[in-house]
Amino acid sequence: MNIKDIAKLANVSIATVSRAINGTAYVSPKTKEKIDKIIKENGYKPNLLAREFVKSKSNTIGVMLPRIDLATFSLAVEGISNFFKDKGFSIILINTQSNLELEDELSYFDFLEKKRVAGVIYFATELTDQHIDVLKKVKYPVVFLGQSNKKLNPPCVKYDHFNAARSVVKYLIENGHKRIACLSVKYTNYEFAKLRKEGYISALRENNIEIDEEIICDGDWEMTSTVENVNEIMKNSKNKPTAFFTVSYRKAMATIHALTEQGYKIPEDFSVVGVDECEESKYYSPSITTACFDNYSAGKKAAELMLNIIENKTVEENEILINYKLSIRKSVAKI
Amino acid sequence: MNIKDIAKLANVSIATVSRAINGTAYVSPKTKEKIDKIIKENGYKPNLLAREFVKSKSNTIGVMLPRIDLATFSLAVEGISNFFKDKGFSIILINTQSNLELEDELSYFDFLEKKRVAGVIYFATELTDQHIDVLKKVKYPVVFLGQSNKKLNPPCVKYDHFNAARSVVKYLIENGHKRIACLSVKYTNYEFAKLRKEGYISALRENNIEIDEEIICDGDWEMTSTVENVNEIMKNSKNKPTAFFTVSYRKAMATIHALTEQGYKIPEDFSVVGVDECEESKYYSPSITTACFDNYSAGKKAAELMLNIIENKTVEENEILINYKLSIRKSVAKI
DNA sequence: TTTAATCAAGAAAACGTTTTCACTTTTAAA
DNA sequence: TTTAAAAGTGAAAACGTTTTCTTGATTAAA
Repeated sequence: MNIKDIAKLANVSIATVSRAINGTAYVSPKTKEKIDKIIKENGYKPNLLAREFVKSKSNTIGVMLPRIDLATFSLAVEGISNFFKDKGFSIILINTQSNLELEDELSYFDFLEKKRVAGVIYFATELTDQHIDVLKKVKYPVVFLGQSNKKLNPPCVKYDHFNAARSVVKYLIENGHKRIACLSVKYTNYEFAKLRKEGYISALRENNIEIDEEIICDGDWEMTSTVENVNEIMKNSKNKPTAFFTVSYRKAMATIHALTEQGYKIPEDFSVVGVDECEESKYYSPSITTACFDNYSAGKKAAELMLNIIENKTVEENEILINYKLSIRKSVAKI
Repeated sequence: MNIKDIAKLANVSIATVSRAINGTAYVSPKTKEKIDKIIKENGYKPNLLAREFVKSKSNTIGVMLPRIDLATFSLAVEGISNFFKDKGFSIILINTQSNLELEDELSYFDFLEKKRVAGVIYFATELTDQHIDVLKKVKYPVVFLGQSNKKLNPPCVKYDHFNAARSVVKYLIENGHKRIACLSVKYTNYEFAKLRKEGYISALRENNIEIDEEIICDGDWEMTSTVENVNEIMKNSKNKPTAFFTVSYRKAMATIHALTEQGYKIPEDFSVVGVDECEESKYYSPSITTACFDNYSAGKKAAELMLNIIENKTVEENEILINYKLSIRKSVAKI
């Protein structure tokens, strides 16, 4: 059952059927009605593959991210997909799984081009020069989510990592803490972690607090290793911290977990804060004080930006900054 | 730049170029080499839209679920997308957002048919008769994930909700608990919750423990309301529970949170268990004892099943059961 | 009225592939 | 050597739409 069959049944040309379906040109009400009826009766479903082919665009948005099973990413995807829901776009999900070979990740950009996607929302993590080369040549618009890139200067939605971290560390300081450990991450291409750590350092500097490598640990993103990192700091530091700043919500949880396992009470014995959050960090015990981002609306804004670009609207602002919000909860005590 | 241009440059017919690209028929090594070179030099990218159109199939798998921002779903998607990664399929994500009007959800099935997807992995939640009518008529294979359906008897990957719940409640009983509250969910079409609650009831019955509605609450899935539910039980029940069984990992967290807020210590004052888990429940304080499922491999198995069906291999087992694993952690105390 | 604009509809081209059919050349078997 | 099979290639059809170019009919303006 295709458009030809419908045309035959309705005694009109396929052009008319097409126009009736798409409303792209004048079709008399009578004819339209007749066609609609026949379409309904026969359960005709236009072949989107054919339509996309002839129009040479797929009304598909590629969403590329390292993995979907972390709240930061899945919330953003939720925002993206909800935005596009009633706009006639569908989203194709590309899970690059950060640990993949570089070449593999790059080949996805090719793949998406072959698919003639309308655009790609890219949750970049480690951007190499090769990435940049490929991204320069790509035929579809790319909206960066999470971080920007100076060489590329792409349209992007980025987070105010620096000030988020700075503010939550300042909050610790306001509560009397001077000895603040830092659980960060060793990947320096990862703007996420780098800027957050810089925020921590800045807050200490502003308050004339010594930066002590003894209580700073650059690990990885995982909770298991974070637990180990915390234990090491607790074991090895001569001068123990009174508070822990962590670079992510998962690290914050792992830190509280590690300390609780050792028999400490949070926040009575140690204060712990993080950056970013997930729903679970609100319902942790204790609930976790954090400088958080609205990942859902970050995704939504990236989607909006994408649509504006696709539709060639003048894009007033090419770069959208997501502000942090300091969520004061119960993992910090005055000292 | 299309296949015609390449053919011209290589002085061969487009048919030969096509065959060289796809390896679908004999092409002399010499010609192939020449064509490959020209393709590379000109950065030619075959138009997948055209290819999919002419073959009338899209090598796309639809993944339909209520929302992506819950670990249960996002882990499954991770499993699905990792499985298909090197199989030449891409996945299109449909977020039905459970609260959507029914009609909207059903229209997605239509949409996916128009898109000529190779198949759909469907994380069903509330299956109405209308759903079943639509699913009967659909032109692509559907693999159910999470729950099956008796009227449809589709290929599916389902969880052993009943025994998971039963075993974790039995574990409470073995630890001396007799007065066990139940935090469940009121949606009876939702096999997830219904079977888990039945597991709870069965465990109590087997041990001749009275089922007391006073400490059973059918709420919704949200953490906020769960906190309220716990508070109500604590306030209204004459005979207080010593332990809480909850129907999900989020409810377990919310329960511990609520009780801790009231000044109780877990597990010293109350024991709490759940069904299913996310990474965070391992690193909660205390870490949460639960009967959990491997959602990642559930997704992967659904994807495998899908591929088997698509490739018309004989499918030995149409129905795959995901077993629970009792993860004993620290949220339960002997009494 | 005449004229121009608008409405309505059809014929046919175009989109970029894959695939069928046909044909020639090469290779292997008899 | 003859014959059959396999290797290698091209021409052209096919896929199901949208869209361009027509043409004719109707309506509105002059």
